[in-house]
Amino acid sequence: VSTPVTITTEAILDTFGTVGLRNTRPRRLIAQRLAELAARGEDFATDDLWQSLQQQDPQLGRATVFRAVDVLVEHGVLDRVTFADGTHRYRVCGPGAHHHHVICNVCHRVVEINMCLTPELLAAIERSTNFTLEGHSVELFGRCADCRQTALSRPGHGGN
Amino acid sequence: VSTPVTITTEAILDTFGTVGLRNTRPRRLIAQRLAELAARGEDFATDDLWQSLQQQDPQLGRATVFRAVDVLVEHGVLDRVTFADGTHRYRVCGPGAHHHHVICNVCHRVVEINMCLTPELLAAIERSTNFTLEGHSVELFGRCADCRQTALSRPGHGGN
DNA sequence: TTTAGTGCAAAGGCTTTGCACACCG
DNA sequence: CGGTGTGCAAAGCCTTTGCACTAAA
Repeated sequence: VSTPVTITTEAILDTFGTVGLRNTRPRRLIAQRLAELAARGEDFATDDLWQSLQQQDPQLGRATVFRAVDVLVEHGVLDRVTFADGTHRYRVCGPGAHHHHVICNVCHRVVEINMCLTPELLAAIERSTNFTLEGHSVELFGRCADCRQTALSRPGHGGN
Repeated sequence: VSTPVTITTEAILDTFGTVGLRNTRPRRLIAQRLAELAARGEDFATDDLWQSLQQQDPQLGRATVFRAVDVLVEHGVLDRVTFADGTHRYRVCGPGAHHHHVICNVCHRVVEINMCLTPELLAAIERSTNFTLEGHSVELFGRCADCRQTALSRPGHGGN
């Protein structure tokens, strides 16, 4: 459950092609299903994805799905979203743009945001740590409007 | 390998006490080892911690170590650090203060930084997403001074 | 004495691997 | 055809669970 993303089956297949991977039946099935999940804004665990695809083609191998997901994460089609409890799921991510996630601790809804660390802050961090920064991830945890009522809690890693 | 943190064995044991947990031999062993790791700035995988402690006391159960680590993470003595490849390790974290991590993609060195998202930014995110934020994690990936030379690369989740 | 804590070994979830066969280009 | 891609089933890794026993308070 999260923000919908528009992407076509073909765009995903193209990604495979661009990387030099063949256009095969399993990859077509996967691309198609991912496009659907993207439209509905749903995230998924790789194994779940496999299980659901298997109903469509009982032959489909689990490893094939894991391998495809890896490729797509590697090439920015999918995001790995890590929840406050340390578990992770994947979601089709918005077009190219760099973004981060706001995650509901109760219902696990994921919302993409474009806000980001400022270049100045990053530069300051590079200076003070003597690192060359290559990337970063920011996950914000909280409660979505729908889950605001709910009582239990257990925030993520940070305080603030 | 990371920034050293000063904490005593006793302080860790106190944490157990404060939470209403007993002062037992296994917990003493664990606390002592963690204080050492903290001083040396080393992070660890729970299972590794168990293996090393087991040499000291072959009786020590794996589950005991996992349970202790959970408690300490829960109470802010340990941080779970997630690397760019999705794996995670733990480290003793600095005193109380909210902080984030800069992680070397090559050698996995971890440096704590105090810089953080600004309250204004957080407020803006709450407004735009209609979430109530409860916490967040920020991991910055890059290359430390020592690893700057090295050629290979594969940044984390974000671009920027 | 009472109940939390522990060790053990088994089970669990998720993911990867190895290999013979299938099939894309 | 040639080599990538695949299905399958087994193994791996890390972690949790269940339970009888041990030891704190």
